[in-house]
Amino acid sequence: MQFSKSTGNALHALIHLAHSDRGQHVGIKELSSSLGVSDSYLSKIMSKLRQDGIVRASTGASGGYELARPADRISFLDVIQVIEGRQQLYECLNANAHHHPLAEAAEWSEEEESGHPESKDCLVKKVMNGAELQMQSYLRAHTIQWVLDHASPGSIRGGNGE
Amino acid sequence: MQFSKSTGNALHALIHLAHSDRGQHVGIKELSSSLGVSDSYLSKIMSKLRQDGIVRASTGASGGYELARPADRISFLDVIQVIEGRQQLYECLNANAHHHPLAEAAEWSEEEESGHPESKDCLVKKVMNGAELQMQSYLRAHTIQWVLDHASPGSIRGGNGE
DNA sequence: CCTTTATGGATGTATAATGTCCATAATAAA
DNA sequence: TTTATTATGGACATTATACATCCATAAAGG
Ligand code: SF4
Ligand code: SF4
Repeated sequence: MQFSKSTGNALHALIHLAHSDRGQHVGIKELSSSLGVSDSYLSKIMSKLRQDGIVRASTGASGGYELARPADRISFLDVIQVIEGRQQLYECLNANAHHHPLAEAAEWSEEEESGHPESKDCLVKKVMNGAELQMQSYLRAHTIQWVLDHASPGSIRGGNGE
Repeated sequence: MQFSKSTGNALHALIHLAHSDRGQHVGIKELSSSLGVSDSYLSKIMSKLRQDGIVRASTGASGGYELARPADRISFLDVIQVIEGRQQLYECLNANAHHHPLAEAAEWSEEEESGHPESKDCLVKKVMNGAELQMQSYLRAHTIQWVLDHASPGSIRGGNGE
């Protein structure tokens, strides 16, 4: 289980965009050469980011990409979910639903009896999903802007001084 | 990015083992039929768990598997790391190391100058690894025994009453 | 000795990740 | 309007993992 390389590239591309963010459009070639990947590959990633409203794209001469909203409202979680998808990290197959009786929580059959007990009370799921939520809350709290804010001042070349 | 099914099966198998844990050995056939998977498949998983010291195995008649240590000292994290491996969730390729200058932390070149700045100060890594640590600390805090403790009492059939 | 049981190598299949190519459409600039 | 520029999305090829099975072997108990 690992994050895909595409996720890393998406993050790096967005940091680059946020960097030169004064309403300017950045072309795919500048982005891809900056990241050291091919433009055909990166364009797929950018296209996904556009479909999910993270960036805007414009065609034609002097076109390119820009952030669709301020960098402090683009969290790492947003980006990761676009690339990795939104399924849960842990999903049990129904084929697996020969589950241990032990896996059901203590308070049971008193409150609900119409649904699958699996989906709400399973303790295995509770732990695995709880772990995922921990990670997500951390990722939600860190934005693209956070990276810019904590970066070495010497590295910030553009600023706003033309 | 998802946990593999093998991870889920490993967890379920261990819960089953912990369930009938009075020093008895549980055969692969009982385990696999309980989980609804083939024995040849599950045996690979059990073998990994044995190599990492999570379970013990004994061959021969009336052989099988047992937990190698009490269930309260087998955390979800232990199990996951055996099956998924111990690499970090996020790793940047060196090919990618055309990294943004922005990605390096503010306090820099004052304390260290001998290593790759990437490996210690990169802010992208800091966020991604921080997120992983959040998840891991949660998984480390939840053990197989925790599941047994919080399960419905009615579901616990064996107990110790023969 | 013979049955039971786990082990690990070899192998095959399915699915997902990665990466490229090209035809097309949209747009700005000349 | 024409042309150069740029993103788009489908099709495709290529790995890399995950999933799954089979079989020969070894170890242990009866
Ligand atoms: S015990 Fe929980 S995780 Fe396992 S199959 Fe049942 S519902 Fe899914
Ligand atoms: S900026 Fe950080 S994550 Fe990106 S390539 Fe450099 S070290 Fe790796």
